[in-house]
Amino acid sequence: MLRSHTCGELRAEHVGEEVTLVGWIDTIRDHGGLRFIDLRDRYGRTQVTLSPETIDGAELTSLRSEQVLQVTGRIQSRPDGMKNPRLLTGEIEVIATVATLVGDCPALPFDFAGGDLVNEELRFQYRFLDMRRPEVQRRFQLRSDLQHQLRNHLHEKGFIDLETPMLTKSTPEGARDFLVPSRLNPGELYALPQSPQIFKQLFMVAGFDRYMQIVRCFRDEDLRADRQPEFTQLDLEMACVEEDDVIEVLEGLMAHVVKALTGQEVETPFRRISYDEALLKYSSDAPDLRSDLEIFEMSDLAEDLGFKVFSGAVEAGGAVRGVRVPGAAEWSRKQIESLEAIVKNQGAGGLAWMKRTEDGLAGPVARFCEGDGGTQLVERSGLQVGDLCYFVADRSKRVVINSLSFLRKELAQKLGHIQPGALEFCWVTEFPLFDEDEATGSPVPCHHPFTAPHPDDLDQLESSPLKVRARAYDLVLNGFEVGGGSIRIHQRDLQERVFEAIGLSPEEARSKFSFLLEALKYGAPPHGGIALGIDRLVMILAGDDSIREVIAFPKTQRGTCQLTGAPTHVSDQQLEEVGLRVADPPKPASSQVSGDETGDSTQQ
RNA sequence: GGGGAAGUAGCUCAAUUGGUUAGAGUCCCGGCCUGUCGAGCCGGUUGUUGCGGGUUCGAGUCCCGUCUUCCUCGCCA
Repeated sequence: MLRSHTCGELRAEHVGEEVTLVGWIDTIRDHGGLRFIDLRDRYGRTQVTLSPETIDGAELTSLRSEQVLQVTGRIQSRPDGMKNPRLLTGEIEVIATVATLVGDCPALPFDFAGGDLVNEELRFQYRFLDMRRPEVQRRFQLRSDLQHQLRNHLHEKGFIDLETPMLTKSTPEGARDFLVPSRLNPGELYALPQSPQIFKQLFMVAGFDRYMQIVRCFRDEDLRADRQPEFTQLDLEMACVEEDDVIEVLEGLMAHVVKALTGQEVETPFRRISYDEALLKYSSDAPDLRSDLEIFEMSDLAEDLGFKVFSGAVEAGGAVRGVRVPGAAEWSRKQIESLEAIVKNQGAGGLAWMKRTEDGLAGPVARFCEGDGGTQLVERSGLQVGDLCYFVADRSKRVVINSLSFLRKELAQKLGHIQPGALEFCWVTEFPLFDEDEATGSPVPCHHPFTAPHPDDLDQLESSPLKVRARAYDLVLNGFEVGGGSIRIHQRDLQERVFEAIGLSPEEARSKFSFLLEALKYGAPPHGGIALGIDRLVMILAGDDSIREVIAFPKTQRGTCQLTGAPTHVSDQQLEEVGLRVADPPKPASSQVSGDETGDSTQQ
């Protein structure tokens, strides 16, 4: 070993020992003759003292941050008053007798001490440097600990860890697939899995009645702060279960990992909220229960109020909804109206409001509240003296919901409802089995086509499919969907009915999912499961706003990797080997010319 | 595909209604300094203001285009 100890383990009890450390130079405090170096590694920081009395510093003239230094010396108790209580190793220092620069480093491309404030583009370009920072190391330690705890707990509960293919079959439903050409089968392509969904169902048929896997999934869709094209799921599936069984396992799992990682007790069972209630009260299918702000419906009052903006929206098939903000009547007009930008950003025309003071109602909406509608509005909103109400009206219900969702988030923040470290879990249940495809009007699976319909709604599967509820459940934490699952269909005939409802002919269904349909014939037990988004979970537990922070080498919003430059063009030979031709070959650099078929004059 | 924000020194930022030589902190380089821990003090270097065009006597600032990054709608079974 090139070191005897790490930079985080030396204490007063080691005084007198000779040790050798290897670490990065964190900071240097140069007093001319005497130099102090904080040597840093994954485990901590230790002060190394270079004194002319103990070491010949002639060869150590150009010490700089982030060089790798190997130091041998004796541990000494720091003189009184020189101890650093903020450092675990602050009682001692290493009096260096030998110091070797084992890894040089040029001036850094970004400010190491700048924290996460440094340009993300630059940090991810130099991610290997960025990840050296203690706050980044903590995130990945947390990530590792989480995965360890998840596996351990599930292992104890009898789950078996099984793997599924990465090169698999494209299924046109759901997200866009990432495709991989097959050299041995020219013109044919694999797809990377969007999830191991069907495979884990086959495990159930195979009798592995409790399966789990921490697995990478791929979806070729646009990116967001909480969405990357490749992401990690904790996937699990159980046979012979109903909703409550899966939910109970997950609640135990969450309580266990949160306790193990943060020491916090999580109260179980989690609240269950129906999809409809979530969308109305919290304006989101992933309610953030850290705030108790609630949205209320008032479309029915619009006509009575006589406010054209409201009634017009409702008549056009939209909605008017409001939210009461306790104690906000004292906000300045400017402050109140500053939030309008948030809803406008979601497509709303504006943000109406009304406040109630000792003198009565005031604000733009107040003058429409003199009649019966106004009385009802005040009653329904619960508007008290000192409160404010915001209203959003739009001809599109979706715009209203999206606007209020963002508004609620901002208000919760502004009112101080969002406490650091708070973890509020809930289940969202009773999802519809299908959504309506906006283009065609036909039903598309809300979750995926293997989700079991609610038994009470089975008779409506053909007659009014959009009314059928699913046996699906989402796990929500602090306003993020961190997991989603369902009880699956385990009878072949029901599976075929669902395929038919989404417009898949028996032939199509067979060509796409023959292996599943086949398996369901051969003794499939009832089963269900869930998948958790590991990246999102870690992000929330780490207190971050983006999953990029907890992914070692994330992609930019355009799906590129700042570090490697992926994706790239490949050689014609590589393409030929896999039997592919690029339809629109790369244009020569710095050429504005559109595809010029003569190809001769593209130089100019 | 749509909406929004940002891009000025290696880094983080500033620069009045368009105005003269684009500044500060930090990093870096040099000097001083034996008890610091964000060490201190003194001095110094650093710019195609993302790129291309335009308006103007004059553009970091205004206009058009474009690139990059971020947020977001759609999309994400």
